[in-house]
Amino acid sequence: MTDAPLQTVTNAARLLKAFLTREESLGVSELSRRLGLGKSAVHRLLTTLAAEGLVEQDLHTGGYRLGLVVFELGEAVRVHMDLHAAAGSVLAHLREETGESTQVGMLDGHDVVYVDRLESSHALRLFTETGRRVPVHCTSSGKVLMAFAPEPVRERYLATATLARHTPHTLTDPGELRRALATVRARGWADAVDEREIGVASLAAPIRNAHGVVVAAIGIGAPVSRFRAIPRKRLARTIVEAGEAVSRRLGWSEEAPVLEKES
Amino acid sequence: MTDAPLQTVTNAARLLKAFLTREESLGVSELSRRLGLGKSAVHRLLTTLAAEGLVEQDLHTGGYRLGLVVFELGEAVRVHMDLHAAAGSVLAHLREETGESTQVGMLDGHDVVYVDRLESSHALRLFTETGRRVPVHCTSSGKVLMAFAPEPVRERYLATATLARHTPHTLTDPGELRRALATVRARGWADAVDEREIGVASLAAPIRNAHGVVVAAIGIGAPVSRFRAIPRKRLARTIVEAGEAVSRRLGWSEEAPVLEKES
DNA sequence: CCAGCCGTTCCGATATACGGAACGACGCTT
DNA sequence: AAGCGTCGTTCCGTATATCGGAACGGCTGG
Repeated sequence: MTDAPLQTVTNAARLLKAFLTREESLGVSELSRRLGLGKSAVHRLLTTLAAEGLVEQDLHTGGYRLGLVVFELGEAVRVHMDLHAAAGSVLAHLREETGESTQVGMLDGHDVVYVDRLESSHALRLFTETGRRVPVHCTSSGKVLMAFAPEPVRERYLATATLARHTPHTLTDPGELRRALATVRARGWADAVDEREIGVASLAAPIRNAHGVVVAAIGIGAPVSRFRAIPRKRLARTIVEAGEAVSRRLGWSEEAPVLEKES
Repeated sequence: MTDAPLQTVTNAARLLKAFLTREESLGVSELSRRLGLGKSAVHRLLTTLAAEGLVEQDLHTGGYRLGLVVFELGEAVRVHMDLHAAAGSVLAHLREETGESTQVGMLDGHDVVYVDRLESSHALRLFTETGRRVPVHCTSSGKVLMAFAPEPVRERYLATATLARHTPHTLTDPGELRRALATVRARGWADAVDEREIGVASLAAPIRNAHGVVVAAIGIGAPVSRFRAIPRKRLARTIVEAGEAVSRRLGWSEEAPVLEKES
């Protein structure tokens, strides 16, 4: 890590990430501008990646897009998320019980990545998408994941993250967020109302692996209007139980928790 | 393309592909051996990719595994497969009608990649997985995709592919396969019985995009025992119709086919 | 307690990847 | 119709980034 990273590989990685904007296809010149690299460099990167199947060229427009190998790799990751198997039926049950969109998210840096979801059957519903990335500090899943993260990770996050204000209700002060996370840790669940987007509410609880470590969060998202109609305590209980159900499937037994030293 | 590919990026790509074996995590030394690179080079590749989130280190074992960013990228690819949206309900309908496992596959080089699937409800069923790769020459989906591929692609495939024998029924002679593909092209569907694995049968039909180009194949897979019980012609008709249904959703209108010149 | 493996770090020689400029093709405007 | 802008692609020389080999400390199992 003290080593200087490989420049070319870093460029290739950033190039791939440029496609996370979900644009259909990107051209050489466009990428050259976004990455601040010469056109020839980008072109060489693209042809190299194309030879490996990571990108492919649109024969009509000349632009490039992500290749099937990337899709394959993504599926390979999904397989190792035992979550995908463990959470499936629990998500369905939770959606049935609450009628709202349900998601499972994992922590990655300063963001939450949704790795599984089921949408509400209501016409007015939260639109989520697997593979989507949302901030930690203004989502219930994010708060859960950060609340139960190892202390050094949490402190490092609080020290370095930019707590962007999305609404007047967003927590933007590190100290305030630290206290909120302590509350989450104590009561075992988190909520977020109007914090990321006005009119959107969510509630989440932790999922633990066989070692008792919190590896993901399960939660629901709903319009604030419907959210208010449900007794908060009761809803929280439902979701915490859903999280425990998934945890049990991952091999965690509540009775004999494995003590983790936070070094 | 006449350019020499970027060595480091090629190495990085091959490194990522090493994880396609679906092993939980791989170590530096192991990868060094498989890729034929120095340990230090592999280590630098890994730390670089880790900094970008494409891989992550297992803190317990020290090994590395694919990171969440790869999952994100994979999901970004899925979005642009309009197939995923177009084929969903058709797949469900097809499974309901036939009771068997159904899949949608796309061509990538000498392989077929399954991008969508629904499993049979029978206890004895074909196990498929999205992101899986199977050979072209011994699968019904593969034959469909290659039969309708542009002629130069097909001829290049027949000239360069190694038609590995999986069973006594596998077509391993290029000339024989060429004739089989001509038949597929003429009648509009393909089957494969005992060709990849004894006891497994499949039948597939093409899916066309708005330009009339065959971009994917839809099909079913079943144990030969059940397969025999269904009248072949009738089953083929069902699947061809399913393919046409997906094609229509992709914007293809049968009445006004766009003529493609095969340069 | 030692032997062998692991992941990590350092270093010097050389191959390599970068930016800049030029090319042919395409599409839009004038 | 002609011209201008942009596209993706190719070529080239130089600066430097990348590779393999060797050495290190930690861990595990014999």
